[in-house]
Amino acid sequence: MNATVPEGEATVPEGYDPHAFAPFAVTVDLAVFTVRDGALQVLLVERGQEPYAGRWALPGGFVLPVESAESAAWRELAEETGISDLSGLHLEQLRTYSEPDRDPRMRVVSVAFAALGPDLPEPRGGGDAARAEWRPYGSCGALAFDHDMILADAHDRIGAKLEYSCLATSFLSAEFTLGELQQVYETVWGTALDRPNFRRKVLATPGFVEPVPGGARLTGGRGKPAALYRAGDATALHPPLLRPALRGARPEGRTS
Amino acid sequence: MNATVPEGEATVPEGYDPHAFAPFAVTVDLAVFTVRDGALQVLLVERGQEPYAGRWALPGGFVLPVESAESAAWRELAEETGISDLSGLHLEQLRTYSEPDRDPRMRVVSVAFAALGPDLPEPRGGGDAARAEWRPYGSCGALAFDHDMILADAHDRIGAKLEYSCLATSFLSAEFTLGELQQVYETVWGTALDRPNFRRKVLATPGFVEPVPGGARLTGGRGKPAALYRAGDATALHPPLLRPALRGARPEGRTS
DNA sequence: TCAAAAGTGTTTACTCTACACCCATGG
DNA sequence: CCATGGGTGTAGAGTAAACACTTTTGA
Repeated sequence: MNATVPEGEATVPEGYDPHAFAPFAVTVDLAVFTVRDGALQVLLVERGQEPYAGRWALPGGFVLPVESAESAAWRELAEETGISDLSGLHLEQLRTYSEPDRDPRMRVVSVAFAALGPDLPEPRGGGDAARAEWRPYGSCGALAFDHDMILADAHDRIGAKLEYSCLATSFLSAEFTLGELQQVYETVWGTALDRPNFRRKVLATPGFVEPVPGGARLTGGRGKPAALYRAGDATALHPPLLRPALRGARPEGRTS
Repeated sequence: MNATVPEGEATVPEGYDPHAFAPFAVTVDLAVFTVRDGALQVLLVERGQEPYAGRWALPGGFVLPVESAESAAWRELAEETGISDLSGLHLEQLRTYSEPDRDPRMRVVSVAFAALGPDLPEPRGGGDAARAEWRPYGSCGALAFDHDMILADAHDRIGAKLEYSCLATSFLSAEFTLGELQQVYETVWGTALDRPNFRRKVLATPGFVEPVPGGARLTGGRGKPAALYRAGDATALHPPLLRPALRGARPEGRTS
């Protein structure tokens, strides 16, 4: 980084006083997804101040001087959702948005993250004046700043990662049925999958899921009780679980 | 982002004077790859100043107040390589590195990029005092700052993207043979591929490559003259071209 | 006894792999 | 005429899609 700045040029000078030449604020923005009521939902907050007062936005906040962007993301996530135990949650860096005019007030560079969690509770508002809510993905157009783009990028990334990683289990609680796992795929991708083939594929991938010992089953549903599984220790999916509709034409994500 | 900072908490205050609360410098770091002499090479610069004086580092520099990280990356790329025509070059954001202590002098957040180009000329040093050179990947351990990690992440990403994108043509000049394309895969992945099968796979993917009109062939080699191809208009590869060695066990990249 | 959801089996088509083989050129 | 790299053909294994079918529960 940094000290490779050409010395002979009139760029930013090398120095040790940050306030003299660092007109950047660094923030994190979070696209937090969950599956509730069979729909993909996103955590949004309502802005209480200008600019974009009254508009929905992604949760986020400033990176503090002593923490990394990752730490800031985890901290904000805890604050915004009000959940103390974030252990089952998946958080990953998406990309950084740095257009000079993305915030009308000042130069803000934002590191965006995508997060996934099992059916999370109603957010408690995080001490923030404005509301925080789960909103169905797709029903929340015209977000503040460039958050529409961030949210779309995050959705692209999640959908793509379901194909070749075991990420889907992050949407579910510790024990789940294969039907629930299939619903995650169908919800995120917006396509129907063949149940027998889905089942075979998942079970054929070592380490994707493992049966709960004792042959536990989920009772209470309308049909035959389903066997319960946990997430295995695998992280990647080989071969990948490709989206049926996309065979032959996958759209290129902005980030990846 | 940003304005979702909880008002009641003692975090960074909301305000309009950047210098009052933005102790961040933002830089870009570039992992520039090329294939020369049948080997994967990386552009490195030698640092002339402390810290890490005399050590090799990735090229990069400060993001200026009026430009995005992407613009800064393109600008630095032009400066460091000394090439005026960067049109055939591929540049993509990798991820952002923001550990508080990654630069001993001050708080520096760096947006890392991966770049690929056809056999590029010797760098001219870019007006920088220190040297700039192509170095074989793998023979350049112990870089300055966290650049070892950035370089490894970039290599992981490139290797993974070759599987499911048409990225490989970015390593080649406008017209190339299928043998050269195969060499790119073999060089980056470090594995041998079956020529007949590679050929079929590439030609079976619509838009990956298209023959140069007129049936042009590359003469001068030792064997049969090879047909010339150009990059097509496709951007994704379906189905993917999987690494032979990895079937069944793909390591998880840090970023993706 | 019917609907709904879980779970199994089977057929067919396709794709991938490995390897054998021919072609054109330079030395 | 032989080494070298380009290019084609093909048999068998493996994989995936489609769909018929059985099982077990709640209403």
